[in-house]
Amino acid sequence: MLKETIKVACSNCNLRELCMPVGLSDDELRRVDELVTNRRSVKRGNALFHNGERFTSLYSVRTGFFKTSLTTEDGRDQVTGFQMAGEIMGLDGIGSEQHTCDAIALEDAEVCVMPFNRIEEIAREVGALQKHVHRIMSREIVREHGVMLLLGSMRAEERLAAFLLNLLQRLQARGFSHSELILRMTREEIGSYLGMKLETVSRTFSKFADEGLIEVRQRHIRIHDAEALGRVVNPRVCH
Amino acid sequence: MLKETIKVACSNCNLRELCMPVGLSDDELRRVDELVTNRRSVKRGNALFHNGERFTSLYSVRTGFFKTSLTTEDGRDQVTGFQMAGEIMGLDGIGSEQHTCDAIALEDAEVCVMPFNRIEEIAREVGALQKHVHRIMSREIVREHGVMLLLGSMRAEERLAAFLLNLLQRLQARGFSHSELILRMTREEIGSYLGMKLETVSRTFSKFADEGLIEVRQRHIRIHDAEALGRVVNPRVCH
DNA sequence: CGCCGCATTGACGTTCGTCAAGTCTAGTGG
DNA sequence: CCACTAGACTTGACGAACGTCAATGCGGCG
Repeated sequence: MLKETIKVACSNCNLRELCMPVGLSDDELRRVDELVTNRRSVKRGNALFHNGERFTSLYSVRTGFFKTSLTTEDGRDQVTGFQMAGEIMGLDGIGSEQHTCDAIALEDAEVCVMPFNRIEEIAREVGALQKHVHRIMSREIVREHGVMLLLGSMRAEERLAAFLLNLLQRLQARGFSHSELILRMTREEIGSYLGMKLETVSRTFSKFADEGLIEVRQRHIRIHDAEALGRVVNPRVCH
Repeated sequence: MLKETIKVACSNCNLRELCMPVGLSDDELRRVDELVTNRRSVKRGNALFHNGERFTSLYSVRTGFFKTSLTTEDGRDQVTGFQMAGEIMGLDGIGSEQHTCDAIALEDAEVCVMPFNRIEEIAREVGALQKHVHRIMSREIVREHGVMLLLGSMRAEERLAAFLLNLLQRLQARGFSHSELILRMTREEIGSYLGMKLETVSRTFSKFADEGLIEVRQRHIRIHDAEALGRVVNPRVCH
């Protein structure tokens, strides 16, 4: 819950391409720099925000890794996403002025705090920012359509393969390895996201390992055959 | 594909509370009236837009009923939502300037066409519209979180009960009966949305009917015990 | 070094998908 | 107006996929 008050500038942030619009004039850039009021660190296991809390800001992940999840009154639990550097959290809170999920740090993390009324104010002046906000929200909708497809029509192996390839691709875009990754979440959290039980997640990892597609050592995953994983997701490629 | 060019005014549309911001000044109202350029009719079975088509506009349902669905290259199919009067379609297209799903009319329908560049333009001047656009997109994200919860953690009966109650509630908000509804979609489409096969949908309907919760005659559904349906979704209520 | 949470694996049961047969209904054309 | 048809729906029998329960292994952290 500690709030650090470091003055920050998006204009020379190395994550800029990930969370900011591109092609701004100097003047616009100066305006957009006012977006981030401060940063905030969140220790592993702690919440950036909770379901029900008043919504004030969007957050951009600077370092670390988050999950967002819903918990219903009757104890059901659903992970709705995993967020890494440059990704935005809090969009769900805009509609009702309350957060509707929990955002939990899966490792020590730091986020940029962007008060939403300030975003709206600047977006009214800087068209590129307005477009950017719309784009981010729309893409979140499209991402969730993809998750619905996954949950609604894929079998366990397909789900896990799609999940691994998606993670890999996002890590790759951030300059990490094409073939290796470290899972920041438990089997149970993966299972919750993918609509399967942790045992099924574990078994499916083992199956992929037996088939030589990947190598699993706890949370350390090495991808040996991404192509074949792709074929697991989308079997059509048999010609 | 016929485009009717009726000049329309949101300011005296009876669906206004559903798709427009409230509390506008006369001047703002005049600006917002320019949002809808025209209306368009879509015959049952036809598409309002297709996946891959260039995105230009958002659409608000005036009459009729739609489904939106994804189709993957390998023939998988996922219904991502059903839309009725006052609900907005096309949000998924903003991010990539292309539609990413198909919108199909399930009965003869009419929509209001709102060119998105015009929305953005007016939103820069009318704060209430800007907020409204944000709210609509955020709520769509929250809705999809709910679907993820449903697909990820509920069993067939729970899914169908939740689906019926959700439909009922939306119809109720539009002045229809508390206890009766006509499904505009097939069992297969319901199944696709809920991640189950049409036979399971049918069986589950029959089960609810056997238990006296509902009465099913083809697509005509009468709800006898909405409370009990609620308890199917959320069994915790056993005290 | 020991403990605890996480992960793996096996045996078994349930839920739901698959396949198939048969019914109902709305729409069409004679 | 009625017979016919195609598509939608229902129902049953069976099997596969995945969940459940339980035992055990492993590694990281204090």
